[in-house]
Amino acid sequence: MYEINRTMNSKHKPTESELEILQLLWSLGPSSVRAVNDLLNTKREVGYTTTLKIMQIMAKKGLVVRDTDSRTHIYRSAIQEKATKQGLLKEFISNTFNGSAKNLVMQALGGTSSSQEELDEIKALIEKLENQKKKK
Amino acid sequence: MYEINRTMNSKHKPTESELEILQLLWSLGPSSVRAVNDLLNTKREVGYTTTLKIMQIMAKKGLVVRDTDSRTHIYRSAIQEKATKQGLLKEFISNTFNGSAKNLVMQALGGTSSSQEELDEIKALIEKLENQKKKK
DNA sequence: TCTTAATTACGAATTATTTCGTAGAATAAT
DNA sequence: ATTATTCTACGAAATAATTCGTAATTAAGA
Repeated sequence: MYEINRTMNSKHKPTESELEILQLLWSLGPSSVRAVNDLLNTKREVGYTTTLKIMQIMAKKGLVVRDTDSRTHIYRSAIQEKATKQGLLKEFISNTFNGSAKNLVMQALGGTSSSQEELDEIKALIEKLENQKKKK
Repeated sequence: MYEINRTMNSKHKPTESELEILQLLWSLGPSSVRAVNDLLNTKREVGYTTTLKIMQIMAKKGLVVRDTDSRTHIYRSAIQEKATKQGLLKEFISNTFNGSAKNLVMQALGGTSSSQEELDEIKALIEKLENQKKKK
């Protein structure tokens, strides 16, 4: 049996707890509530039924989909990691940095210490973007 | 008369509404509730007493400080724009990008369109960071 | 089999945030 | 001087998010 994906309009922005669970599902792949809860508990204490409840809510919202064939239901993310993060990022930039991605990037680079390798990756991306601009 | 700044431990992270108001105070400077509410209402509808209440709560939390000399109280931010944004950014990176500033930056650059001038600014900052590294 | 453990469903308490109405005081307008 | 407007204070409703307890069911273990 399969429970279907309801309307996943971008209307349903994940809450903090939901995002925490999504991150785990993205890295673990399809998982039981037990597996998610165990992993959560390596970071902070959360009751099993709390995690269960949140995942049930997420299913209703369409953030996850679950396989109910066996007694132990298996959940997986129903939304794309990259697109979701992009959406959250856009909102964050809008709320916190006046909509300016540049300001965010400057603050992020200035405020945290990145390795030379990371800086190189970023430089490479910038070059790529510049080349795209030229072509246009 | 002056109301004093209580403990502004970083314990009090501003909520979304509070951040919205802080942004206005940072750009307007010290302002009355009326001024803040008027500006808020150019974006979305908010009742006057709603804004008042939130600003009163912010004062209690120590996010703003107010001058109550005249009947119309004047509020100003009690926390630094840059440090506050840095804190929010750090938390966001931790929640959404696994703590990796690089991932955030890559996503921000890739997902939004920056002008050549903006890219130049970012490149300049990276260079500066690289020079600092060399000196060390 | 029979007892124990694990799981889902679900209601409800708790906590946080936002929103607004009303009262009372101060000021401004007529 | 009287009325109307503007402001603060404050309680409380509305909404959202989190947390947990309990009951019912299924599966596993003795």
